[in-house]
Amino acid sequence: MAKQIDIIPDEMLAQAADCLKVMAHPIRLKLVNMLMQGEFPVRELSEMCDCSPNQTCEHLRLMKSCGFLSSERKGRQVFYKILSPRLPKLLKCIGETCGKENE
Amino acid sequence: MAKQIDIIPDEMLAQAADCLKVMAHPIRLKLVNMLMQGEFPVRELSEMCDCSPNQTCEHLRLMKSCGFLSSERKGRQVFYKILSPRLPKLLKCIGETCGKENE
DNA sequence: GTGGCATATCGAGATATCTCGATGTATTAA
DNA sequence: TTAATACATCGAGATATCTCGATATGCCAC
Repeated sequence: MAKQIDIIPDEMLAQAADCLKVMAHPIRLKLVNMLMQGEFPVRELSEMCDCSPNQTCEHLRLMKSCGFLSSERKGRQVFYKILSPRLPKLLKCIGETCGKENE
Repeated sequence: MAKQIDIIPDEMLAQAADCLKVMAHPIRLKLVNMLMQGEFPVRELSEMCDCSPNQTCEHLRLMKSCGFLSSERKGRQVFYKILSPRLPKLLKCIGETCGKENE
C-alpha cells in the first residue's frame, strides 16, 4: 500500500475507455448479462434482448473482436459465451453502483 | 441470496449504459482519477490532463450535468469535486479489471 | 445437387460525439 | 470603469456509432 488512492497511468485509462465504450450500450450489457447465465445461440439471445438477429450478431461480433466473448458453432447454430473475466466484474460493479444512488 | 447470478432489469441497464457512455473517454476518466486526490480548479485539471481549458470545462460540465461532479466558485476559480460515489467505485473496478487480463 | 434455416456481413442514411476557435460571463485588481 | 484572469458556452466541420434492409455464407435435410 504505497498510497491511499491510485493514479492510474494514461495508457491504462485509454484502454479502459475503449473497454467502457464497447460496453456503453444497453443491448450489449443485456447480452452479457444473459451470457452470465450460460451459453446461448444467436437466435435465443436475439429474442431475449428483443433485438433483430443481424443487430444481435453485430453486437456479439464487436464484443468478440475485443476478446470479451468467444463463439463455437454447433450444427447450424453458433453459441456465444463470455471469455473475458472483466465482463462479470463490470456487470457486478454496475449492479452495485449504477442501480440506485444509495451510498 | 435468491439466485447465483443476477438478471439486471432493462431500465437499470439503460441507466448503466448512459453512465458508461459518459465515462467512456480517457480524459474524463483521468479527470475523475485526479479528483479522487481532492478538489481542483479547472486550470489545474486542464494542465494535469494536458487538455485545453475549454475542452476540460466541457468534460467537467458533462459529468456535472449527470450528477457525477459538483462545483464551487472560490474567487475567480471554480473548484470541482466528486459528488457521486459511483465514480470511485467505477475507477476502482477499472483498476482491478481493465489493467491486465490477469484472472 | 436444391431449399431452407441460422448466422454473418455490407452499405447507406440518420444520429450522436469530438474538437477547436470564437465569443460570452464572472470576478478581481487597479 | 477598465483591464486581466478564469471559466463557460456556442457553432461548425470532422469523425464515429447506430440502425436497418439487402445480401452473403455455412450447415443440415431432402
